[in-house]
Amino acid sequence: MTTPTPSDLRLAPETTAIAEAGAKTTPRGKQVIEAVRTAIISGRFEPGDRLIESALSAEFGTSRGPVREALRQLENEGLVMSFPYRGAVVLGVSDEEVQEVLIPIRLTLERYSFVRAIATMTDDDFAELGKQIWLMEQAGKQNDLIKLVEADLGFHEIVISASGQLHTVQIWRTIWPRIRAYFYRYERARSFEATVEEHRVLLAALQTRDPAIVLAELERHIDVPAPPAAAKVRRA
Amino acid sequence: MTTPTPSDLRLAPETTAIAEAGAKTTPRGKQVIEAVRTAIISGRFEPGDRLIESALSAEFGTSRGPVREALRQLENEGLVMSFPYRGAVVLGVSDEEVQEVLIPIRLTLERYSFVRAIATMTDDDFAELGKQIWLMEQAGKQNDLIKLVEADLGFHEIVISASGQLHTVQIWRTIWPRIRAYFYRYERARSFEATVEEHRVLLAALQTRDPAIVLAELERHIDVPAPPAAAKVRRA
DNA sequence: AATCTTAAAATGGTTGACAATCTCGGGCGG
DNA sequence: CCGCCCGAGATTGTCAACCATTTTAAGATT
Repeated sequence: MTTPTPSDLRLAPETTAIAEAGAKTTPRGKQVIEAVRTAIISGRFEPGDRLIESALSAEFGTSRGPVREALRQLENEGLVMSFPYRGAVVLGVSDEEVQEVLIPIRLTLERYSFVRAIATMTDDDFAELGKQIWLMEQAGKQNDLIKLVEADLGFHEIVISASGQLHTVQIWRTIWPRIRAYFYRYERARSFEATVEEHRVLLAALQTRDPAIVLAELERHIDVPAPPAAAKVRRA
Repeated sequence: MTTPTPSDLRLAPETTAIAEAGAKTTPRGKQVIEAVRTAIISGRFEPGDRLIESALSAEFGTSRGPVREALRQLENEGLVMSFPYRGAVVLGVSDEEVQEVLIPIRLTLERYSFVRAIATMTDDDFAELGKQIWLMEQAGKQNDLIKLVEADLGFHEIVISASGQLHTVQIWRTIWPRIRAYFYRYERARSFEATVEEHRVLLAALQTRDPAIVLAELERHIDVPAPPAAAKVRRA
């Protein structure tokens, strides 16, 4: 009876707003997750740092409850690891694991959902993609890497969400934070304009609604050349 | 300073014990997760069922805290989906999504970790794999599908854990419950002995420590023919 | 019959208190 | 001097009772 209605498939849009602002209507817990996540990804918390519940709850002005939930969530996003009665520590991601595991998984997810999305995307959805591209352009003008990555991932999340594939979206949500952290590290090396242009092409491909074209552009987009061979592990 | 020591990489073995017994030493929360998870996978809770915190906490004799954590965890395993102030409902997985998304991801994970594991696995690890095979044989004799699947996934988790690749293990842990549910549905159709034999071959391949051989056997093992074409969506 | 109101049901979050467990450093014996 | 044991302190895990917020469904009204 109480089945999730189709409209629920278009999951909550909370993921879009990445800024620290946080709508006052969203549960506090979510805000804590966001805050800690950005703190980790932005490097304020470094791999190896311990995350103490009481310290975090004091910092964010909540009780330990929401903090515990946030830590568990971040554990599922691979940003921290926790041990019973020993607490949580911040994790790093090795370039190798991102390239060999996370990116291939991302490709699997997107291949599947882009094709599915073709059938269901409305002009409104396309407009939403256009908005992300515009945001990328703005980011380019301001040389703001954070905003660029944000809009980049936003673009992809829109399509993945539009596919209406529950588990695909769910898995995407557990891996994008790590990809985001990786982008912050290396997207720097690429030209902003190149990133924007690739998404323009991607959007155009989607509008053709031709699976072959979409897949071709998608693979070209994601299979970017390996980052500057340097940088080794950077494990916690 | 407080870096996770290498020994921690061999993550907690809790995942192995799937029975309802539950060591008295593990935090209650974990037991709740296990209990609800098995309830869902075994079909006691069906897709669309609502999971009420108070009901669950009453059933398991805990407070709402651990139950909330369990629900969040299960949400990250794609078994449940929850909406703010509206609660959690049990999800189903479509065969299509398992075959097109989850299994390919699994393949990515295992390809990567099996190769890495080759270098680090000890004779002791191999023995542990042998144990799982023995358990599969037992399951075969008793015609116990549950035990078979349990040992099957146990086998793979051992190798993935042995690879010491943090994120690979983490992602594996978020997808195996869904794969497990899928196996319950279709492994039925396969011969128990075939499953056991495949793992014997896999173990032998690992013992050669030759990446090419291991990869070949792995792909053969995982890329099983699509299940009986029947059975459509089965979404919640 | 459709809409508005209202009360019940659940979740989200708080507080304060304990129990269980780990960590670390000091003292003890070898 | 070194290693081991032990207890104190720190931190996590859990509980219980409570209130705010929101959804949901049943009535009541028009």
